[in-house]
Amino acid sequence: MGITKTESFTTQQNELANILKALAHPARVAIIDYLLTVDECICSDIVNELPLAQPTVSQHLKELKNAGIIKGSIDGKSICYCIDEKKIIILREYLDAILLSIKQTDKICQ
Amino acid sequence: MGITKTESFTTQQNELANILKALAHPARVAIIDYLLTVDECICSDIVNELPLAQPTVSQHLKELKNAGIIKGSIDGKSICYCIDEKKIIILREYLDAILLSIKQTDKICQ
DNA sequence: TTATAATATTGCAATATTACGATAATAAAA
DNA sequence: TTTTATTATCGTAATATTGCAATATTATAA
Repeated sequence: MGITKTESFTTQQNELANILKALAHPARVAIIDYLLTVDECICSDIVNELPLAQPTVSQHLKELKNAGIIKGSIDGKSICYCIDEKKIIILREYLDAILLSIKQTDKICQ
Repeated sequence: MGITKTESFTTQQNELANILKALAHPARVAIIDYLLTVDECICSDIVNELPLAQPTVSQHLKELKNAGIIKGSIDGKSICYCIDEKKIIILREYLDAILLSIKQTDKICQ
């Protein structure tokens, strides 16, 4: 019926999928990339940087924030966003576990 | 208009988003998890393992395969799927780069 | 050849995502 | 208070995703 069967999967599987989904858009990858290039916790010249309208950028930022990948703090009339590494670490640990598990079993499939 | 502006982003950003998108569903995370628990390159008792209909599982497998995250080889009348680590490694390297970059600049934003 | 088993594809309904114009909300500056 | 700058929200159109029944395909087995 088009609705993800969230209840059929484990909490961990859903959490990982949420983190992955938040990052799974080129605009959001671009936002992360941009946040890494600026020395200071820059606000939204992200809008100037990306070829997207302000509401679109705002929506992408909201999704990243909801997923806990970035955090924002109010700074005068602008908002200072930066990456929150916790979820990135969770994701990296998952990938590490996958790679370790593959190494150990060393499948020959194909 | 609802269509992702792929051409507005770099090849790398789009590639990363594609890998992330392929993994960004609890059913597909569950498939990966299952593939890791079976010693051999198991085929599709994935259908028996997951609470999803066979066509749905088949579609998820197709997406994982298209993204290069799993590979499948024909084995009689069944198909043997297993994880292809290349894309996982690309993803981990990206996360490493993010974490390294955060460490270096050490932002105070918050 | 005719089952049978394992996967894939098609078609469709339900829902989610993406993008943006218009507009609202918030807060400093004049 | 009025302006201005920054960000968020609403509404909506276009498109994508999810899930499955029905059916097709493929390949072994009988």
